[in-house]
Amino acid sequence: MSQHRHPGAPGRAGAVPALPDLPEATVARLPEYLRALHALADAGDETVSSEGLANAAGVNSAKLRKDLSHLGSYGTRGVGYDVALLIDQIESVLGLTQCRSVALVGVGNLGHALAGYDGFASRGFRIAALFDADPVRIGEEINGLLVRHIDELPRVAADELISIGVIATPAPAAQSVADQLVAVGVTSILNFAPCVLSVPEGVDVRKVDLAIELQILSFHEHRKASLTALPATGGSALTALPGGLTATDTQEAIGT
Amino acid sequence: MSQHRHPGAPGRAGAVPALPDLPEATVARLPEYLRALHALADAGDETVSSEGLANAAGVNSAKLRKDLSHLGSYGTRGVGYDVALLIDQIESVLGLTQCRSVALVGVGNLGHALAGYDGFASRGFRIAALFDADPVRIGEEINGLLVRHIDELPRVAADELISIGVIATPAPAAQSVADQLVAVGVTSILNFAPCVLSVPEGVDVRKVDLAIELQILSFHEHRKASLTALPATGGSALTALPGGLTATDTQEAIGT
DNA sequence: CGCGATTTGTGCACCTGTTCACAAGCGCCT
DNA sequence: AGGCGCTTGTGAACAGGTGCACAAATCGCG
Repeated sequence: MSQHRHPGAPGRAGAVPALPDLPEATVARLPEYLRALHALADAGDETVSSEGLANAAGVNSAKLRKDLSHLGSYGTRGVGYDVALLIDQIESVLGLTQCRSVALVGVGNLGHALAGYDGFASRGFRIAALFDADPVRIGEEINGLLVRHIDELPRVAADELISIGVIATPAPAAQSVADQLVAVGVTSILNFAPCVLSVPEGVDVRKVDLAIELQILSFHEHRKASLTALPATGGSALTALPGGLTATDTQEAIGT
Repeated sequence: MSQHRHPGAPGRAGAVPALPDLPEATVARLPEYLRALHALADAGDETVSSEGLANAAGVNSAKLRKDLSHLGSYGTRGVGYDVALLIDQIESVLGLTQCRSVALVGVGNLGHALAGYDGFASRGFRIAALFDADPVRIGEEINGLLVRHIDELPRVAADELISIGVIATPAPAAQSVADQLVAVGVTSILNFAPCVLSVPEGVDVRKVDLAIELQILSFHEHRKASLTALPATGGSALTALPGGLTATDTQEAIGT
């Protein structure tokens, strides 16, 4: 295509690289590249080839190059990508240059673990506040953070800008919590409750459902089991036996 | 198409419905349908239209119909789908008719929460064993389950068939754990560690990375902020005012 | 018994994303 | 300086998934 950087693009200041609306699939992979790049930087590498980075991130090298090309990235032919520069680029595109505040609602089993998860802080996210509806949990302190009642959400949100809301409540409470988050201006929600949230346009919801992941794996187990069962019993027409075990193609299914 | 149920399909016992290798995207949605169906069943509904089920599952009705048609499902034109029958069909396809055993490795922050998560049991998964490498944690009992040392994995695996391995260790330990799981015959892994696992062909890996989800949301926040900033002020970049809320089109991005 | 309302199943066109293959660009070595 | 090997960036074919729109099928009712 040809939408690179319109030389006279409609007046944007030089700093911000003009968000050329990346493909969603690319956006989903950028964090993985970022993680791999940090690992390379820690190892002392200054440049990396698309092949090398692709391996570290678990993707195809052509895909990686296309992804990076989408954000107008600057690699050097014959050499590769500058690790530090690429880290800056990706962090800038992902909006990680500022530390984003997260409000976590629901301090039950899972929420408790999330509150204590250090992977958030290390990636530039700060848990700004914890909420719950259960009076028993109010006042509890987790990882140096006080658990507040959900009704205090508006007051806390007024104090500091909340970038992202995380819902870790039981399913029946999730929709109500989502509504309250939206009401105080949150436009990005990460939902761990096993239910569908309905939110107004302009609000992004990502869902993580642990049981669903297991069920998808269960399907593949089931399929593999019946595939290996058939050739044994001397099956006929269908399923031309692919030789041995290395049969099918579904190797590493990272993803979704 | 026409791959419905080959009447004289190769000698499989009548029970198993012959796995017509569904599209991966369909498989990923089936658990969501299943959850919605259970909710409907609990509410006493006996039939449901594609429109109704699609709403409950948060998808397009045409997509839902196509998904269900892939598994040769029996709806009734003019009426809808039989809820109970559909539940059976989907559970059968997903291989949920048998209770699957899960081995959970890594009883840290997150692993502890997973061990106590009741959403697994309620969907037909049984946590069969807990493992860790930290001597301090060995012997601890969580939710009625003993934490064993990872070296005991082979012995436990010999005792009972493990369908799925869940890795909730720190990243540096994950690859080694994956290798050990594969060594005892596990062919499906759910990985919570923020790293890429390399596994032999035939082993399925699904990855859940909480920080990545936040980073994807961060991107959308960033994009929304710069979009609302541009029309409003001609001026400098960051710190958007909320201004118009109903902005863009990326509504519900249930993802991946 | 036949008709109309309703809902499924699906052919088809579109679109997003993936992969291949190769030209263009860069640095290094001679 | 010039050529050579390496790596990026990308055009183009391909694959997979989505959504529309409609024919086919079924039920209920007059």
